[in-house]
Amino acid sequence: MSSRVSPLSRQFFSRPTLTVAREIIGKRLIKLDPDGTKLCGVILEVEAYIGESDLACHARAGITSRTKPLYGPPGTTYVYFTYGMHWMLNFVTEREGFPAAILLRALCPTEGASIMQKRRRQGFAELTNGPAKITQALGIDESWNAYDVCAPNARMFIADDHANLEITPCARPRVGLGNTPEPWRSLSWNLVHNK
DNA sequence: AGGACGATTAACT
DNA sequence: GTTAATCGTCCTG
Repeated sequence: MSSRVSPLSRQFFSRPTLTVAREIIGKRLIKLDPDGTKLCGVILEVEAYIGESDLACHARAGITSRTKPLYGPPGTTYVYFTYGMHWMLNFVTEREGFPAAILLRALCPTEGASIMQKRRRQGFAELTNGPAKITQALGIDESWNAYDVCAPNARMFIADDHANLEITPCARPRVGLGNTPEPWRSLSWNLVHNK
């Protein structure tokens, strides 16, 4: 019998958002679909959104029907719709009641790339190198909102199987915040796996 | 009730 | 570098 890789713990997500963001780089996102297909990719780029005081964070408007998952337990997904056509995937961090999350911005596909390619109709390099490309390639939409990725039998989770000690992500300002006031616009809360 | 805008992407010039 | 696509959310009145 093959044993299932265990999901990253809720404790992992419960720490400060920038710590979670740094340490999740290089780990594998796994999605198991009902038909048995397995999609997997190494996380290469994430972005932090931290609290109601962060004017780039959706929680700046407080708790609403949209932002409710941000206030949920760490390890909850926050999947939202934007630009009238794109889905974005986040993982909630810090303590329940404090709205913070990391946005997935880039992956390197390691399993199921052919399935992703059918959905995206692009070459390998362009398959998951953007936040909305990831959700399209993995088939993630509102039905994955407020999903618990720490549940023992979760169908989507981060694999707890890479020590990740040698990776020092590179930090830059977050992407796409053209209208966000300073200082939030320029905070280096985007983390990229260097190399 | 109406309008601006968005944690984007692909397809242009 | 610029722009259309496309619609839910939030802010204004």
